[in-house]
Amino acid sequence: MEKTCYLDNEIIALVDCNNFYASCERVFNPRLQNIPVAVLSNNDGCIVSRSNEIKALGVPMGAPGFKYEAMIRKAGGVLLSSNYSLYGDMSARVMEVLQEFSPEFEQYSIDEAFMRLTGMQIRDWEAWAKDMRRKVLRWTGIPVSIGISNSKTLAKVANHHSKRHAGFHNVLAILSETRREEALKRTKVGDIWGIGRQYEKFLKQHGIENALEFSRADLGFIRKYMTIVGEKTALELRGFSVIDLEELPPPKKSILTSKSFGSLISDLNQLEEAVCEYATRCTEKLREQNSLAGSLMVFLGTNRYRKGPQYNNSLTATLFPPTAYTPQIIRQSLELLREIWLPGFEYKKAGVMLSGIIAEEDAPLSFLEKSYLDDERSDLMKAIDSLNRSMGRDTVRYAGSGIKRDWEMKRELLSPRYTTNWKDLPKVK
DNA sequence: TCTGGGGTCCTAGGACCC
DNA sequence: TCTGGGGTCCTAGGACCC
Repeated sequence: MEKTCYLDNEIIALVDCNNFYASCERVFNPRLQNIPVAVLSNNDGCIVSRSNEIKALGVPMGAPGFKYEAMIRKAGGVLLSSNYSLYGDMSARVMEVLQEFSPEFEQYSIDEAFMRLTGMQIRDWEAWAKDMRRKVLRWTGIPVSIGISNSKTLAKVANHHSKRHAGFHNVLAILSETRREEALKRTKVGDIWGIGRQYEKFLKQHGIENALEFSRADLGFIRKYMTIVGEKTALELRGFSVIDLEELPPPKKSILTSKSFGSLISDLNQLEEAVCEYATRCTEKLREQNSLAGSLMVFLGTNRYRKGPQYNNSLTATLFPPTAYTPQIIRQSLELLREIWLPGFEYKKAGVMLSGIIAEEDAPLSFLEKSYLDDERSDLMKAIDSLNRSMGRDTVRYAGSGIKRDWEMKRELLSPRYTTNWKDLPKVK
């Protein structure tokens, strides 16, 4: 008889979609079943999602696509450009199904969710999770893995092991002391959620190789070298739930839009188009969360992977009073760009970041300058947002973002937008 | 030729004030 | 002119996540 884990009474699940982007592509194109499928990042750059067949070929996560393209095609596999509108839509469907199983729910990323199960009257958690897995698969076509334990970090550990041993069938509960120790012993310290490359190296130098050793290490030592964040991780591995579920996503404190260009750009006019576009997107995201920005940063850089002269620079401006008015943010972004732009360099990337973000209702009262919220500017923005929402993005757009758009990213291997564009709906014959 | 984008949190150190 | 402690606010940088 196994002793129950008595340290804490929380029960938390982590559900994670297997090879999410590759799985989404397969839902709509059955020919992709059982062959190697890799999905590329923006500009068809890195491999960001790999089917199991791709993993079996030894292709690492984040590898540049061009290095493995020939090998993947030779093995009968395919590479695809990323299709974020499709993945966003599939994600929403998966999350909807999951929420029927527990109202205490946190969507953690596009393909992961934590669920608080504490207090539910379930005798066999693994049977319960297998049922949930079957339903998600049947209703969305997406396979998931489920880890259940007493803290978020332990649920991550359970999830990690659930997909690494065929016998678990993508479901594992760690709810007893013996299982916890066994699982932690088999978890490399670098595979713990919250421990990245730097801390992995540091811990190994101190003789800590696996998660069990880390969980038993002196908390004062951990705190001294890994801050309170590391200490929380250790406590979570001991079975205490100290990282809460965040059911309502907090408003973002900074909003960034940046992209590499499809080709190298030297011309200031083209850079202005791109920056205008990024400023527009940033400000849209800002209004979506009903916030105003108090500062603005623009940055610009050359291709760090190429030989030759490199130049990177950024510049910040204050927005006072804080605003969410796109024309103003575009104008100031362009001013910053013109200040940092130097002729003679071939640029690969630019970006716009909004920070100093506050909620609309916290806007400072200003007697000198009329607030954006109090005049027709905010009405104009609302009207444009509403048109773009109902008629499609870019129904109304700003002339500054250009018509030719040579800077746009490359997506040469794009699948059709099955769920988001009427023209691309699959036809039933 | 071709190497992603978008976030969070914590800490140290400087500026400034009393 | 010199000395010191303590508090707050801001920013840059480093770590992490997917």
